[in-house]
Amino acid sequence: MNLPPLIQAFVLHFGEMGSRWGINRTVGQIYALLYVSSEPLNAEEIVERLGVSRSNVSMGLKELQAWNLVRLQHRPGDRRDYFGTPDDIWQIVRTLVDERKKREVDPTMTMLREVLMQEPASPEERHAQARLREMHDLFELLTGWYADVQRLETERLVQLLTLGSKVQKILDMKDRLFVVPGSKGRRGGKDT
Amino acid sequence: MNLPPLIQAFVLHFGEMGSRWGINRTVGQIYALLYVSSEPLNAEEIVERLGVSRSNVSMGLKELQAWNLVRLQHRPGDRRDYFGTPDDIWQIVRTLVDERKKREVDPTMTMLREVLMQEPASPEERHAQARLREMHDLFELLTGWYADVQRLETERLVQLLTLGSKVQKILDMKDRLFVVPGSKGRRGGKDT
DNA sequence: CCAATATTTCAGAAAATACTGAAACAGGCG
DNA sequence: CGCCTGTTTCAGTATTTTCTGAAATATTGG
Repeated sequence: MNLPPLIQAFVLHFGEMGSRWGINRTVGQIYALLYVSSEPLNAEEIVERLGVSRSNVSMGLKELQAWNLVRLQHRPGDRRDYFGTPDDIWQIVRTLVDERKKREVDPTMTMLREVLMQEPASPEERHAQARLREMHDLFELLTGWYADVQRLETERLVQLLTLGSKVQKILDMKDRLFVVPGSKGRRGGKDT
Repeated sequence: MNLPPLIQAFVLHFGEMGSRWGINRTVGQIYALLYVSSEPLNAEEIVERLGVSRSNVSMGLKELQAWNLVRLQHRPGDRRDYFGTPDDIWQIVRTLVDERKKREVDPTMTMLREVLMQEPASPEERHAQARLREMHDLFELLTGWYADVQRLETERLVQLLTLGSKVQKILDMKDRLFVVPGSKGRRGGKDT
């Protein structure tokens, strides 16, 4: 591996973390390297810097392309592919979450729905279904929230995240303002 | 594997998903099984139902205990350990996120801070640091939000998630009500 | 303390995953 | 076309991870 120490530390750590999240080490390292590079890199440059085989880099890049995480560029008079990451880190996060949802959450929801359709053949299965229903509803809530939030412009999203649970206080305030005192507070209904 | 079809489908899927998230298949299967079981199970029962070795189950359970994801119980006149999951699925999610944060996010933040302290020895390193700063700030924002939200009671959290980006509309409304018209809208400052 | 039962540890086997070099493939250009 | 440059594929190898059975280590009741 042939990198300035600071960059190497990051690349190694990121590769390590990747493998804890089911992403192969080399893929993690390639992405870390692209992320910190000021210029897009071609495959050969990645090989030199990481010290892995050409074919390994090729497969890693293919994987990253399948995840929509890299931008491919070309230089005039050079027919090699140059790879970079989106400039906006939020874009990276959004893509990452989208793809993971598509690959893991959506199939899980499908499986849960199928299993919930079946007629339970025993009290044991009945109980299991109740549990799976809870999981299904939780996933639905989370993915619904995510779909909603994903549509926000980044600036607004950052505002929301910065507020954190303080939003709660504002909601309370809204309730106090608009709900008849003494009636049960209601939230989540149709607003506009 | 010796399970009712409905439960087996779930257990297999969950084991598969686990391995995509860096959790070993057997551990995923054990947890899925405990999750849908109405009664806590002892190690031997897990062995029978999943058809894996006793020692594998022992290691899996140890792992799950290290993650704080299982509840250990005892039956009177029986000195075997019985394992179950928390009844509240939200509790499971909270624990899961907490532990992953502790194991993966926190060390990453430490690494990022260390690397950001170093003096860049080249323009290349300077650029890398700027990128790492972006990542650091993003992680800080997300973990700050999470810490905030983690403190909410589940009921309130569900309210918030149900609202999704509609919160945004309420914030706008608040701005219109409380900010002098014509001035620049401000958000995220100290409220209350 | 001993016997009986339950659990954990651990070295080696098995399986899964990642990595490599060589060969095949692609496409642009004279 | 035929060559050059660059990319991908793939079978075999290496590495890592998971799993097992046997032995070691608790723990409890008598």
